[in-house]
Amino acid sequence: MAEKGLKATTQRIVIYDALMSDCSHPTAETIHELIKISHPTISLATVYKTLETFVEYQLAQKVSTVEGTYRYDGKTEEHHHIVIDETNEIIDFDDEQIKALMKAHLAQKNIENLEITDISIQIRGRKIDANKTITINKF
Amino acid sequence: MAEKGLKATTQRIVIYDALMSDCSHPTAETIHELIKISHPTISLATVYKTLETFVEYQLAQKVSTVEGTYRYDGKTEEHHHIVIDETNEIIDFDDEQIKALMKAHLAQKNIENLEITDISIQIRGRKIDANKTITINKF
DNA sequence: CTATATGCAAAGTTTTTGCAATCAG
DNA sequence: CTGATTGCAAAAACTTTGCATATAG
Repeated sequence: MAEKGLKATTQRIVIYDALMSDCSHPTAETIHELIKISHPTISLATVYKTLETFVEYQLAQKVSTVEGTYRYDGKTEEHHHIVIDETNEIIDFDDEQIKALMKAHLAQKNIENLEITDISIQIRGRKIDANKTITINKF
Repeated sequence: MAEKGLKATTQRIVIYDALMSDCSHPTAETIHELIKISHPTISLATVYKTLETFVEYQLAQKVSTVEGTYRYDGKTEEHHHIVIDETNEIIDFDDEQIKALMKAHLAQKNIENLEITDISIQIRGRKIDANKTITINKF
């Protein structure tokens, strides 16, 4: 579990589980709400601290959106995000090819003095049918 | 100037000019600092309100980064951002081809129920030589 | 045991709001 | 004139911190 040199405290396990099972890229506040039912004594400060610890130890990622709050993502594998315009809902978008495609494209651009560490794609869009979910079909 | 149905107040003009002449994607606070010298009476609240108005009227864009604050961008044309790891400095990256490239790629993915409204690429990286600037050479 | 992590409450930041006064059209 | 905009100060929202207590290894 959290054996990356991190003490496996109840709080960390609970927060980790909550983060992993919530695909909606929750905020610290949201996670606190989620776990409050089963663990009412875990403080919001601990949630903040713990999430930052996870980011530091690469157990989670911080996602930035054009809202005012930090969001966290339990997926550490390479993936991108689709953000829905009206709701700011975030949907994961796995695509291993994008990065290579972009790197190849950028290589042609000769950008001087920059070593690229990460490329991320944010797709914004709206649901055509607001009631249906968005499905990404691999093939 | 701000003839999009917006009253051209001194405050708006000053804030607009500050935003356009600052390529560093300033925060509201930064803009307030910038204009304080010449217009000490413009309040921070007005800067916040005005920038939001600009976004609403598409005279500016909000940029999201993994910092805690909003940043604004005076460029409304299509462009992408390079964020420098250590400093969170933001550099504009014009590239008209990326969007088409991505759209073509995404079209193959048949994503159901999504109408894409915007695609933006964020490149993270570090400066190879911290003292030199990053240059993007077109050819 | 001991160093690390937690909980609390307090403080720090950043952003928004209500409202009277002001100003552009 | 009149409705939109501003400035102020107060509030809200979000995040961090210090320190005493608790706990995993």
